[in-house]
Amino acid sequence: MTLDQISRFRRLSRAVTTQTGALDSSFLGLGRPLGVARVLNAIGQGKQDVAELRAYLQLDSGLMSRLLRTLETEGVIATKASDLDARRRVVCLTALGEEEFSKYEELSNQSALSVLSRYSQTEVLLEAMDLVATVLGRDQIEITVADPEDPRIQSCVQAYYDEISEIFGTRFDPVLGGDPEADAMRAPRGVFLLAMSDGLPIGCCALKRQGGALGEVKRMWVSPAARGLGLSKRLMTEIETHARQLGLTTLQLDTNGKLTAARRLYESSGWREIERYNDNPYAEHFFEKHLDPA
Amino acid sequence: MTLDQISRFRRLSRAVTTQTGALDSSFLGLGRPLGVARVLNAIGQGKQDVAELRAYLQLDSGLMSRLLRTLETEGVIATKASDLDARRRVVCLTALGEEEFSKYEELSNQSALSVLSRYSQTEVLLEAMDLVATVLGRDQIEITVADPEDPRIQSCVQAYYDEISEIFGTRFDPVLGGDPEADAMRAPRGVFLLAMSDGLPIGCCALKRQGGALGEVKRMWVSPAARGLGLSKRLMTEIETHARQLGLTTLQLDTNGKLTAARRLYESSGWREIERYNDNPYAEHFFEKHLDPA
DNA sequence: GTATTTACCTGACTTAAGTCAGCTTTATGA
DNA sequence: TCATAAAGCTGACTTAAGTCAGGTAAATAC
Repeated sequence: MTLDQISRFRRLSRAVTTQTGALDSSFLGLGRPLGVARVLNAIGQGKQDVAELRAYLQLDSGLMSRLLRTLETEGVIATKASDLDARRRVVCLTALGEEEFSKYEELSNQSALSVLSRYSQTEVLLEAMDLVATVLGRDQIEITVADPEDPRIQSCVQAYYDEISEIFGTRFDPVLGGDPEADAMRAPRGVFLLAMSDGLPIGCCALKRQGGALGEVKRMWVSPAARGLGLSKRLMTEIETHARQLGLTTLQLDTNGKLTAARRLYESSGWREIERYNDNPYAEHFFEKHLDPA
Repeated sequence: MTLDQISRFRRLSRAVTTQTGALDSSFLGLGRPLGVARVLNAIGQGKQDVAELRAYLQLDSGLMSRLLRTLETEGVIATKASDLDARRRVVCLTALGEEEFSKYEELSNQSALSVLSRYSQTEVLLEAMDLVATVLGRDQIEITVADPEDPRIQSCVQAYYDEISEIFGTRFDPVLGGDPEADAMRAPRGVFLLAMSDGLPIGCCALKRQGGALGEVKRMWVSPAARGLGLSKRLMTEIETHARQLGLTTLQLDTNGKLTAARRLYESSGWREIERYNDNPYAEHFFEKHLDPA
């Protein structure tokens, strides 16, 4: 390779600024200055609180106020005082505003499609984009508690099954693998953690109480796009915090010899290998960790 | 996957605009407004002609003039009338300008490094970035004639050898594969084409005269980052043009059964399979194409 | 040689964006 | 209860960016 790493990185910046610079200026096509358009779009994307908007767009309080006034007199947004704190204001789109917002959405979609459509290996490209976006947005990764039946959790779990099936060469059967029923992985019996990076589900991890002070960690999965960012470690740490809150003192988990990265993680974070404790045919290694009560 | 293709694409735009927006505003740290800084950087990157600068930065003639005046009074650039056309002006950095420019370079490198350094699978990330940048900059791909010993050609050829070695599971031996010596692939006996995308070598293709009006196509390679963009077809078309200019009427090439994409390309673009014409142990299929003289 | 075009420059202007001090209203803590 | 802080608004300002109509000098066309 004749280009060094930094040059390759900066090559991406150039490509995207050229491209998204065009995207930004396409926003001018609807007659609003960019600042006003940005505010309208942020509101359309669900930001409601004025303070939240200001932080997100990094705008001065006075400027923000004026931009909101512009949109208000145009009739695309409506503001009212917050119920909880009458000093704060909440903003929402009017019917007209929804309409205007959808025009911007359409523009963005068009420009995305125009790039995607002229490239034949779409999935390869999208996976590369997922990876780049996730690494760049690394600081925005959010871990939250979600319901086991949340579609975002489901998509992670499905990806987990697919991956295991691929590694083992046979269809992974979740029942054989000891799939805990959903109830076991939501409060009060357990918890299911979901990691999101700007709308994309990139990882999950579940905890179920086994009885008494014993818990089991299940469904630990991190998307290929998010590997190498220390996400599994973060998920593990959070799961342990939840375990302590549930009053658990011992955690167990099983894993396979082929998942070497996972095993290294467990070994380096206080888990020790123990005897087989279940009859999961996919598992070859069993680990245990004692938790200090909070 | 809960996100559709367009959302995944737009996720990248957001990530990079946030990131490179930060990059842009980091340029403000040196005290110059962004417009002036952009002009300085474009000059540092080798743009010399005022008209070229204006087209590249998409600036109005008057505004451009004023920005240049600002930089000139600051002492970082010098302008003079062009030797060929005294109406035109050429710009260059002064010693002070070089110094200032290198500060911006340093800033860009720092911000690139700060992202790269906190991610463990650097090569995977860079390959994803190569792909994304190449697809976005698809319209900027340039095919030029290069010397067989040009380091950019060498890096392509090395990648070609590595890939073939991987596919065949053994070390590919270029001598067994009938590597034509460099002289055979430069004028007047042949040609070596190089495809570049914003500084990154992404493909090559060589032509050597076999004697009389017979030529052979060798070293056709396209980087994984550029597959699916129709680059191999473009390379093939250009090689045929060069072949005609060299007075060749028949082209031959050999390929392996494992390179199915290559074979499909040949079959769909006027090549027909022929008998083995050499003793290259890596080759299993042989093709020929007759050219209509120009 | 003269008319036209081209490349760049200058001055006068508009708009967008951002800053800052001070204001009102509401919440909060001693 | 009263001082203080917080959230948002308004007015006055600055700077950056961009537009446009001329203007000059050089090149090119007729």
